Amino acid sequence: MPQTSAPRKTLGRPPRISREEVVTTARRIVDAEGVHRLTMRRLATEIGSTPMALYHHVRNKEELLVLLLDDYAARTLHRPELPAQPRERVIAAAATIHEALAACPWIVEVLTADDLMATSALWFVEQIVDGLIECGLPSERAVHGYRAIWYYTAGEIVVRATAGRRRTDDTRPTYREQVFTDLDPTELPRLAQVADHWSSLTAEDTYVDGLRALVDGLLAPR
Amino acid sequence: MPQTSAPRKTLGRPPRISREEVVTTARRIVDAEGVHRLTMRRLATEIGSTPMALYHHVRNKEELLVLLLDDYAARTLHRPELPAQPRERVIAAAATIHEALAACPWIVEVLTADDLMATSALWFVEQIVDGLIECGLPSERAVHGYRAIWYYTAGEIVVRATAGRRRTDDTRPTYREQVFTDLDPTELPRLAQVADHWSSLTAEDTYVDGLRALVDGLLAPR
DNA sequence: GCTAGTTTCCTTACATGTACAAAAACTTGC
DNA sequence: GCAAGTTTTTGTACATGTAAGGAAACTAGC
Repeated sequence: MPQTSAPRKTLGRPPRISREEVVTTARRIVDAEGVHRLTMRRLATEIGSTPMALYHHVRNKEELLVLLLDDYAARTLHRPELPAQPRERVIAAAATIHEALAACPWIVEVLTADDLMATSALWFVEQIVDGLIECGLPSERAVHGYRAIWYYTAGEIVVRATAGRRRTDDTRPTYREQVFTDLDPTELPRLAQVADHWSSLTAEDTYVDGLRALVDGLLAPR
Repeated sequence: MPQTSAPRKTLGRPPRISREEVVTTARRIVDAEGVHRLTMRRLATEIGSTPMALYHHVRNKEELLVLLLDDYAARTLHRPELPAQPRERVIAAAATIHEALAACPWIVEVLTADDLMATSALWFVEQIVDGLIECGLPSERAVHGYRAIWYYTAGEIVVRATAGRRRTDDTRPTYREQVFTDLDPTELPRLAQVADHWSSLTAEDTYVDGLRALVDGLLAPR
């Protein structure tokens, strides 16, 4: 008995699993036990298949993670009320994306995508580009501005997340930390001056401040 | 016969390899054949030892890469003449770091460090923090400013590099690319408007423009 | 029904990072 | 010289992503 009552039209062996099923199951594993528990084998047995079968629905694990990111975005990235003033709209849109991504630690391994091209995130990109244009930028500079915002945003998340991961992995001080403790005040006076507060200063969340500065700078007359 | 003529003072079995030797050999492999050829086994045989012996001199492969990055920085990051004007000095220092890192594609896997704390790079950090302070920022805001610059810089390199890698890996279009080709112009008018030029626009190198905007914004009166 | 073609799936195999435990090569105190 | 302690090295073992090739389950044409 065929899968459906209607006669099949597609050629070849009928699939027993779908890309959607793969992504959904992967999501369940990640949500329940964290991304480090998501292995291709685990996913395969969970889905009642074999590891290599997955590779017919997903190019590789990295693509699977990208799909998970899009899935996550589609579920959690709801369009908020944005300010009418275009500059504030740019900032609010970027901050919303940032907030959603920052709340989702496993994203880091994917964030290095060249853009946030999930369909559900495109609306935010639109808002940012549109806001920049309404503020007077020509469209090419608006696109460049969006990219700068994206670099800044992705960089912030990736840097913070991996720094945190390195810290929890091991308690021994990195030699980098050591480097910072014995500074030569005559050679590097400013750093020596702030050395004591460095770690607390870098622990602060200043994403929005930096974002605001960047947008201000992008919009300032040349 | 002991290693040196002088009597040894250290306890335990004398080491046959050193961290320095590990890093140097790793560098040779990376320089000659690329980072993807650097495996712990390969490195071990090259050095005349066993894989697990390396782990007494290096915490794991990630730390080895960090060490490679510092080594690279120490060799190639020479202090240039910087402009006297503090704002331009900030930009020049950041651009110099960026240039060095961008020329070194394998760096990507490490860049997610929370800072660029190589001893040889600290001078650049000093220049940036000092420039921001000389422009009138209080020291805490200068540190935050440096971090924003670092986020932006690291993000740019990581995003660009992985985007490039994905592209060369496979010729098939990503589904992300597909997403961008069929846009609804009524829903996302700005994106539809620039869709044709998107890839060429994002291919342009606008790092310094964005950096300048960010610094301008950081220094603008609140 | 039979053959060819197509798509999906499974089996096997390999390279890699690294955990774990034991052995090896030392120093120190007796 | 010997026992205890310390550090480095080695051998073995496992989990992981995924390449390669073939088997399985279909449709289309005869």
